[in-house]
Amino acid sequence: MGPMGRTPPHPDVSQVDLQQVLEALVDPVRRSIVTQLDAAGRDLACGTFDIAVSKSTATHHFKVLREAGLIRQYYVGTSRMNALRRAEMDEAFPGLLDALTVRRVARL
Amino acid sequence: MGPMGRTPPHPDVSQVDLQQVLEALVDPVRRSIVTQLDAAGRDLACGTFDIAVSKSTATHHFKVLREAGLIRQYYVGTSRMNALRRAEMDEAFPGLLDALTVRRVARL
DNA sequence: CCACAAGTACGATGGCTGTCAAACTTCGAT
DNA sequence: ATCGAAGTTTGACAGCCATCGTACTTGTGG
Repeated sequence: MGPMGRTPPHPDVSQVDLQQVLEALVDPVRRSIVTQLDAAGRDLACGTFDIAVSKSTATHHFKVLREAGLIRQYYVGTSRMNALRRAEMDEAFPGLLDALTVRRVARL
Repeated sequence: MGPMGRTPPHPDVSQVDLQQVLEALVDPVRRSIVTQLDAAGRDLACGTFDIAVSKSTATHHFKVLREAGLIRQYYVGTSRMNALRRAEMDEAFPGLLDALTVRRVARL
């Protein structure tokens, strides 16, 4: 197979609808992933997130986020990096991530 | 029983968290109800909404919205009126309803 | 009083989905 | 060439929830 064998498919933001984005963000674990990415301000490997689920479950959550157009994934060695597609999401769904990324009060 | 026997309980916005609001708004039928209320700009009876579910299912959806603090319900005769709690929601979750109520204009 | 209209309450059900363990793959380092 | 680290894949399972029909309640108008 070619060198792109491990690069997963990413949807164009225009192919994603609000329903799919909301279904992705309604899960607390996934919303936490997005929040951590946003707070970090840089790409993060799957294993570096603070989430209380098994690895296989984490894989599932990252997949849902990727298919909803919220993150972009790419490999660096054995690590899978995750990038928040902030600008694209902001353009497609203005204000949504702003309203959901908990810049909110001290604690939720 | 007293005259308030048919008045359902309404939570204070401070008692509702983002998770509950999102769970309410992730359902297309419920989001449509909120959108229709927002577009109408006035209170609407349950039966006047354009939703493709049975009456009992509709009752369920209105209950979820009410318990999430999104709408206020009161009786007028046999009709149950629904009011969008826009201002309170905007204060508790700034930008959220703006991002979800499909005012979605064709941006170029 | 009676019939109807508007909702509510109550199961029952079917599908979806978040969860995990186990086995596997891929890459880097020893 | 081997071992471990990092994720993926698969299959199974449990709990939730949107849905419906039926029966019931409440108010209004004739």
